[in-house]
Amino acid sequence: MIKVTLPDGSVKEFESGATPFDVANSISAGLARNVISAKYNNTTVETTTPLTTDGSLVLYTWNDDEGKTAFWHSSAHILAQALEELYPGVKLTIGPAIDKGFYYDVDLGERTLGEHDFKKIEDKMLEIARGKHEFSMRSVSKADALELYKKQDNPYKVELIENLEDGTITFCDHDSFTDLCRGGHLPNTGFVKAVKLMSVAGAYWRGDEKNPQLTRVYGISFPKQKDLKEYLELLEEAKKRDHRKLGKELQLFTFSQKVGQGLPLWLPKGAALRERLENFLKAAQKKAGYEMVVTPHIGQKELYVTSGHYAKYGADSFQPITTPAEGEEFLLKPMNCPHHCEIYNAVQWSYRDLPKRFAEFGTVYRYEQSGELHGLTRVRGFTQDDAHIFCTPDQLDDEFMKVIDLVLYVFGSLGFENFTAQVSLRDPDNKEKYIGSDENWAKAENAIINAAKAKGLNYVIETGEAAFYGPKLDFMVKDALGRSWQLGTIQVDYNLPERFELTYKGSDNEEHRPVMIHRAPFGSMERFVAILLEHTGGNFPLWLMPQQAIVLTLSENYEKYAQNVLELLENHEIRATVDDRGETMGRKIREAEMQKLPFMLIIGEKEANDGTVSVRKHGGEDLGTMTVAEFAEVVNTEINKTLKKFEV
RNA sequence: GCCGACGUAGCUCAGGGGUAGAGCGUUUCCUUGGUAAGGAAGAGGUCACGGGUUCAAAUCCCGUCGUUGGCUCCA
Repeated sequence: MIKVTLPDGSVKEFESGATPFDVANSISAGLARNVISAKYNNTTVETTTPLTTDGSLVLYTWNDDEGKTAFWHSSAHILAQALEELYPGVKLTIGPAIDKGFYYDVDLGERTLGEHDFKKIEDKMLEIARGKHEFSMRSVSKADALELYKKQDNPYKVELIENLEDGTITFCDHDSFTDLCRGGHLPNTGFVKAVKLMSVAGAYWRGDEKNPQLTRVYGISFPKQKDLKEYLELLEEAKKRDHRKLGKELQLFTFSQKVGQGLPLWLPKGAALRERLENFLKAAQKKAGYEMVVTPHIGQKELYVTSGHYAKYGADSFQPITTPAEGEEFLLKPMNCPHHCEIYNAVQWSYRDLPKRFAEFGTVYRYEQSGELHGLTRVRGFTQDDAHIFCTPDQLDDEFMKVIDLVLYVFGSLGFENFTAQVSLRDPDNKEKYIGSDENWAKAENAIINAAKAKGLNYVIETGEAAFYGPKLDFMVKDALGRSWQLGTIQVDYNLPERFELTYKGSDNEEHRPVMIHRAPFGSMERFVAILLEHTGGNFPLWLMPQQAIVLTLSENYEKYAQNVLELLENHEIRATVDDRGETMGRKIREAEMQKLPFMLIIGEKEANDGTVSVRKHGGEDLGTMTVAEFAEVVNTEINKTLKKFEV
């Protein structure tokens, strides 16, 4: 008999050799039907793996991430089988589960694969799934494993196996298909009821561009047809909210081939939106003791040699601009911090002056590879809501927490309610990748963790994700569709103060090194606007809307009254325009709806006589008739719901 | 940068070796209106760009540029 401990702490006894499935069955028939995978003593096992020792068991269903992983990993096997059957001679490589689905990388030889082939492959997969073939693991010797794949002339699997230790190698079989596999599968293929191939892309073997290029087929699968339908609907919704589409429709920004790829052009409405965001942050920063600075768009190459950026990124950046006569070299600035360091250096500081907080909406230029450009989220020229805080080591904890406050204020005002923090530390086994002393790293890492704790942030620690010059705290927000985005970032830096020989005079009358904090709550204006667009679907918070209301006249008889109303609105600082074209009310409303204008103020004979407006909200809600002053109250109430004052 | 897909009117897209298409928008005229498209007429295209094949290319082929899904990278 063995003792199996379940997650709730209860212990059950089973015959040795009982499987996780048996355990599930002893709990309930429903669980037995739905159990997908399991972990025994923290090791992934199949639901059919006999348990022979005491241990603790966790059972997973589709509702667990681990269950989904097993589900999708198993689906990758089915995909591989389908590809093998449809395209004899394909060489299989790897096929893992990913965040949303799975992929399989195959070497198709001379063949190509396109979306028109998907239907055929999906049908084949479903046919295999319907066969309810059991997945079963078996151990093989290294020699046998190698022989199999050598016979198939598959250098990829051979390479994988050569890196494995004899005795640990397992194959997974289902139906007529066999694959090298570590394990973690569904009980049988029949669990997969819906399959959709999403895309096909090139991918290098082991992610190295020197290696042969493979064909990667992406897919997703579900236990119910309905789940697939919902997933596709979510994708549709995401498409509707795509910032590139909305940016065009709402006339916020554009790109021009002539200007150059990755270089966004802000149209008047987009520029107004962006300016409003900037002013919002400027006001909060002013309260928090920041001072604005301004620096040029280029800097001498020497500046970046000093900062260390040239050595690290110079070759992969826009190349230097040279002067015609002297041959001096200048770089488009990829960062604002070197400039800000020199601003710090312009004056001699006492510890009494610190912290200094220099802020700038600084436009920077980075050479992003052409394939990496994407709408406003990946561009070659963008504006960071940058600031650098220079403080004494003693002030670091406190300053860091103040920055967190500011970031949380920004998120709150813009409707990002779901977010987590990621603390990125250096990889202690790989210290040569980073610059700076152990002591400084320890101090900086502790400061970040302490601040995250003190502020009650929901955070995860990622080792090895730090910047080369210091650890950081990144904020990941979840948008309305549940997608995660990295937004604001706060980074501690002991390196640049060293390189730029920044100093302040301490109370001991000695020169000391300040610590630097880099921070950008938005990240960049471009990326932030893109994310905000997708989060809100273009229905920005009222305070941010480029235009908050439109006055719609029922006929030209009310043009004059419309102008009066507009003037009153302006007195109440409500951003509005008048639509007094000779169009029908139906059309005017439709167009205003499509422009996502929050309020429509309709005026006709009745309103003109009473000195009122009839208020329709975006989406159709009728708020009835009221005076402009009453309407201004409605607007202010709504704004105050989201836009609070920043309290220091 | 690499692999795949795409590039036709301002926008969304259909078509496809033999005179360039639709809807929306735009312009003009009519309509003076009550909560998501009033009616009519007109204008608008070197079918991304450059080569090639062909009697004939927007269509087929090659290249370039751009967009896009991935890969790689991301101070």
